[in-house]
Amino acid sequence: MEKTYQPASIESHWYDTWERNGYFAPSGSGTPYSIMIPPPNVTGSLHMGHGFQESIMDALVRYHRMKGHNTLWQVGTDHAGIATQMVVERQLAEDGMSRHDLGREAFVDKVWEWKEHSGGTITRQLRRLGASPDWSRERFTMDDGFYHAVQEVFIRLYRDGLIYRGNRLVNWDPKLHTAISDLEVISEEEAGKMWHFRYPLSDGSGTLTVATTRPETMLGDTAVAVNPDDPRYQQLVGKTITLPLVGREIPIIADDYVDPQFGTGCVKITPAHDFNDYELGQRHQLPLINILDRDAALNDAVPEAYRGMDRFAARQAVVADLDRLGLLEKVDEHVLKVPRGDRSGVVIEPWLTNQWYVKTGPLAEEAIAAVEDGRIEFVPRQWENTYFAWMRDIQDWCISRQLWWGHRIPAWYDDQGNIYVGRSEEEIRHQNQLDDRPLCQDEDVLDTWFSSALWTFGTLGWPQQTELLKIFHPSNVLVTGFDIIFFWVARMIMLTLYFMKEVPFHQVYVHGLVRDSHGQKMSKSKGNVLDPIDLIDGIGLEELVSKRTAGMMQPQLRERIEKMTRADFPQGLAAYGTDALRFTYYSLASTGRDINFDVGRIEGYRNFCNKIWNAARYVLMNTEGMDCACGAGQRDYRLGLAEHWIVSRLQETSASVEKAIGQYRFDLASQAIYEFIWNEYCDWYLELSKPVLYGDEADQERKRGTRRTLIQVLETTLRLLHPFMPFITEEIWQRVAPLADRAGDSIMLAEFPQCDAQLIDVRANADIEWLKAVILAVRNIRGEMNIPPGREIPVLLKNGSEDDQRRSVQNHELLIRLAKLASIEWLEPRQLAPDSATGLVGNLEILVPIAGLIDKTAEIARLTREIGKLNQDLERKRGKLANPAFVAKAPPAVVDKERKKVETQAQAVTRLEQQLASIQAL
RNA sequence: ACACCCGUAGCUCAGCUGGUUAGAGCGUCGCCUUGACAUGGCGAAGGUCGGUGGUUCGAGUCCACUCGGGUGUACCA
Repeated sequence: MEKTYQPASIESHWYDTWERNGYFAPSGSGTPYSIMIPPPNVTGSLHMGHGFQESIMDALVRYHRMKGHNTLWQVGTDHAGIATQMVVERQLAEDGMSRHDLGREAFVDKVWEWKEHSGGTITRQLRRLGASPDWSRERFTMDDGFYHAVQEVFIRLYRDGLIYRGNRLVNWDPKLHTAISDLEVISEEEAGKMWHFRYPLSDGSGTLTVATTRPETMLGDTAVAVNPDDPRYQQLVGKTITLPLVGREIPIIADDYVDPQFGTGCVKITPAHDFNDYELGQRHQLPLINILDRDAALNDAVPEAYRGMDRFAARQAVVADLDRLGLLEKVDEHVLKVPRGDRSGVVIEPWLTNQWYVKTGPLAEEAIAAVEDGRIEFVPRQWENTYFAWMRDIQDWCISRQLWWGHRIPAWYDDQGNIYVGRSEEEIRHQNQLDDRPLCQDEDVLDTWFSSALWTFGTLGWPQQTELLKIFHPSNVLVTGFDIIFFWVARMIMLTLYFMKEVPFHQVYVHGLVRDSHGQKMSKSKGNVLDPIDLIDGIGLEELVSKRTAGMMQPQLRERIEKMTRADFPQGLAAYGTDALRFTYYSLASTGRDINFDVGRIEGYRNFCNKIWNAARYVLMNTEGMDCACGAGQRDYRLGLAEHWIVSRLQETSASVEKAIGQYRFDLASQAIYEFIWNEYCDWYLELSKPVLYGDEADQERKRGTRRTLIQVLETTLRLLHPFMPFITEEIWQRVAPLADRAGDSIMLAEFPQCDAQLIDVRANADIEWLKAVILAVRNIRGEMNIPPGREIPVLLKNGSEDDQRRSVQNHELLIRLAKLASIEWLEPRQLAPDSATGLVGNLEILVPIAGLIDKTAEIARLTREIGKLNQDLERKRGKLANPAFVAKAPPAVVDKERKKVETQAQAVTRLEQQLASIQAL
């Protein structure tokens, strides 16, 4: 084996082996366990969030596979309507073409072509992460099977009255020329203005002042509204004003919607271009005047002067013209929420169109019940509140999109405006006994989330009642981020309940969002993104800088990003390897909502890999080609205390890991393994094995017992670690398993370690804790007194209990070797000790005679500090015990424990004070 | 405005149903190339757990209020 761990040289090799051998597919036996991957966007590439999420799923899947479950991890990608269409349109634009030049069919062919060539980036990257989904069953939300499922769902919902077509205001994206759902609109505060206009009353008796943030919409005003109880305006209700610039006479109406306190208490009403005004307009039967075209330029419904103007140009013009007429009262600075499309970034317009909607009310009811009664459980629980809040106030879902890439809506129209929904034109003609009147299919496609909502059952072959569907649906858990609870989770629950009559998954594990080490969201514009692949393979500073600043238009932004990157990563990124990256993810997967990714952590876990690697080297050096007494029926070996202890701790560790995984606490699971491997197996057990293996004291039986334990504990630990670090565990396991007499082609297929409670040895644990404490006490003195680690020193023991005596005898050799002692000698209780530095383990005094070794001042300082600490704590405890209420009300066991502690600590203080006095007397 | 989350060592975070002297990693300071590992070993320093009040024998942990940071939802033209 290499002296240091080299991730790059093992990872691809093992991945290929696993995939080639079909290890990722369900075994076909055992309790079913399934996870459906949240399908990543086909245009996407792996970001830190994906890395985190996929690592979690992979750990779960590998764990269950090793537990012998019939495990399916369903993989696939999402066709991502708008995103994909934009990518291909951008490519066309480079050749000076638009999709319209190509036409619908040719364009869609082009998208498919693009998907075949470039759509595989993210799945390749998933492999780099060591993800083990069943690639043979990979799906795409636009593949044939999915096409049928989506069609079927649409048709059935339509027939059941849960899908309808309606002419309403939608969120219109004037750049992408499509409607989008309210979830795809991001409203953020922006600086704007509030214009105050005077509207003249038609009877010439004066003016009303209205305020608006969007002056251009006044061209579409059809009323002015006031509050019915507002005394200022009561007498005006029923009168009309003459709309300036337009000349239209519009009514003054009264409606509770108007807040008399806000602004002037008069509101201009533009029902065709504002959601609130629309509703008010419905109540008062106001006409809708649509003044915008699909580009959000003004149409022919406005006076000629404004026709064809862009909405923002029109805004300027309207303001200027009103000003000229003396109707502009004032302009205030005003901060307002501006709605923008999450894809295009342009301001969204409420616009009147025909769209398809899902009637969500009845579906939501069921979906709420499923979570209320526990058929679906959110982890952590509090996300259920978010889910309920949205579900209980759900709006109908606009599912049509004016795109070319996506599932075309299976609806046809005849020339009389009749709508027919069905699988094909042929079917529709047949079913409706239509003559050969012309039919044309709806031009629109469905919201991508509509097809994603069918993911858990669509991927398993629905609408066919497949065997897989029976076995693997519902899936066990959905692993996802809270940002798509509404977009996806909720909709998936609604549609799956409706069509499958069962939940899509039993649990939803909601993980946090990966941010940078300062808690900032990673984004390209901030230039703080980390590419998981770069953390695996490493990247030079220059390349990192150019990657982060690529395509940056603003030079000042570019400069800032470059500066920040050079400061944060002066050496670029080292090649940490997949296992280290994954382990970092797990260590950060606590219950919080934000996961701040600090490169310092991954470096620590790369070192951890190296530690494992070198521990394995040590074990192999001492076991390969030797008798490890591992064969079946082998009895020719003997175990010592250290062996019982490490095996015992391994059982306890397995139990905590298992418990943590069950609670999705990957941070706790990873920490338990980390501590076991580093702080117990490496720091102590390997050291404890050396005196046995290298010394002359132990006989061959003991040596065999030690080798057996070294190799078996390592082998078991590798299996425990495998779901988290698939590569390094496989690489080492291949060499270790045969020595431990464990057969199998891959650690992936080996059994996950189970805690054997019978092997938990409380006495061995206590004995080793004692041994560690004594060694630590000596090391502490050595460290503080600057005694060179190599120098062997004599130790005197005094005032020990029977246990102390037994332990010191039984572990004599280990104490000598690990604490580097020259000798151990017991003093009689009354025997006068030579001047020494002192350590305490319980009541046992550990004395290192000074004899030229000890720095008097240092020892005084050390003792004083120690006494101070003990006294402070003693005081607290005595105070507690002096409180009659504590003694009376606290459980007796607690009181008793406290008493005992006070007793031993008081003695300890006395001892140390005596020591201090004698040192000071020197 | 409402809801939720977070606030623990210089930094990034644990601390499960309240009960040892509040832990880890990174960083810092000593010492050490001891035959698995300097991507290492040994030792040490570092925290009035955001604040106030309450419940309790006992609060980092439960409750109320408050300050600071964040997210989501609803928004008034």
